Amino acid sequence: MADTDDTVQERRASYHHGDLRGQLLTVVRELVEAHGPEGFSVAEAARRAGVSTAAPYKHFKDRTDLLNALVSDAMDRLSLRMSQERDRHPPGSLEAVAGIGKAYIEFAKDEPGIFRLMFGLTEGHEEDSCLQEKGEACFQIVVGACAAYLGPEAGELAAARCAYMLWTSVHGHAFLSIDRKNSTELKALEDWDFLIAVGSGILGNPSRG
Amino acid sequence: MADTDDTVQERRASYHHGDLRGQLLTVVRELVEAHGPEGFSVAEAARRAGVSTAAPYKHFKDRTDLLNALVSDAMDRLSLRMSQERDRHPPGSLEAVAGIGKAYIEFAKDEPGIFRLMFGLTEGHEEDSCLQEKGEACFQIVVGACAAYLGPEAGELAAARCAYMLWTSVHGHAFLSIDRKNSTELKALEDWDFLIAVGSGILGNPSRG
DNA sequence: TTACATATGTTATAACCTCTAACTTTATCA
DNA sequence: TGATAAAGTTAGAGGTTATAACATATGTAA
Repeated sequence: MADTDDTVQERRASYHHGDLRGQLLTVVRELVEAHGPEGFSVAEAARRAGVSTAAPYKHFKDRTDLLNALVSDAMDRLSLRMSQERDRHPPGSLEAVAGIGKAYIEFAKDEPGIFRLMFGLTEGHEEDSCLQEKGEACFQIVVGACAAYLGPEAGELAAARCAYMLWTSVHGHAFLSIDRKNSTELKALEDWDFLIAVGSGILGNPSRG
Repeated sequence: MADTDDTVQERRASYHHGDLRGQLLTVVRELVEAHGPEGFSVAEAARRAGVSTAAPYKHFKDRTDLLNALVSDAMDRLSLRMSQERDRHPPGSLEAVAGIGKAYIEFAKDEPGIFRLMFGLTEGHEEDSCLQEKGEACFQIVVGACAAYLGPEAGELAAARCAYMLWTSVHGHAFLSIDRKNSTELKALEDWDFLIAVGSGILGNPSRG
């Protein structure tokens, strides 16, 4: 009965933790979702993991380093979900493109705290080239789907431009959704309708601009 | 020669400051732009304004209250710029709509720190209904321009839906621009081209979805 | 004009945070 | 087995938010 606590605490008969790094990431993820990207402290994460407040610094250079590790992990999960949702539809279909957006939006809604961390704040992200690369990899998934939809005759640039417009659109929608800044009268516009509307709007006019 | 300091410091012959609230907002604005939304402290702002670290709390309930005041001010400036840019084009034109987006994007680029504060973090924004209202007012500018472009026969809902899609698109573009997460190969896609492409894509197909 | 109330400063301090230093325990492996 | 490195610990410096108690200026009312 001493294990119904908030988080893991008891499992520590030995001096060494076993997987403190992993558990810190888990705990921080919970904290970020519970209290937002700001309402989180390394000290509290350590406490929840059942170690001293200095212990995390054996595994992460500093607070930012810890958050970057969290974001890196999240990027992997996001790109996985994007690919999976794409593959649930016929290759080259509009639905495949929209599916990618659906995965993106669902991720944002499932883990708004992390999502904000990934794209909202950028302190320390800039210099971490690993994160830049992972973000780019996500984007390339969209480019690929656009290219497949438009066909080889459309050209690479057109695919990239369409992908960019779709990305910004979906990114904006995701952000505004979790910020609850989307106007009340727009509740009627469901995610999938949004995605199809934007997708056909943009992909239907690939050569404009 | 004692006045070439970072910020204002000397102008204080009297015990009272004169306009500490105003100067704090100015100083914080500088700090947010210089060090990002996180790299800012009430204490440092006070120091730069030449007062004790407790003084700001006579004017702002807490740190969040100060930031909210900053955001509120920024919302006003943003909506002013949006209206102004709209009015540089014929009423009901596609350019008028795109102009609003241009103002939005330029604001984001001019003041990325504040912009992130307005739309990136939301700690404490939720409960401040004043901010919600100002955000809604900005959105209504877009709705109005869309309605003017589409004409009265399109209906209110269509205008709102188009406005929402444009907003998300532009919002996403602005965010990705300042995050430098927009792929290198997309530098060719200039802001105005982006706006016109998205605008014609969406407004050209208002009834879809 | 004086006197009080209020607004706006001040110093001091509690409680918290990040991060480092120096020490201790455990694991690994030659 | 014994040295070395990895992963914990406590202690503490220095920074932060925010409050309490005190000080000074400002304005209004008698």
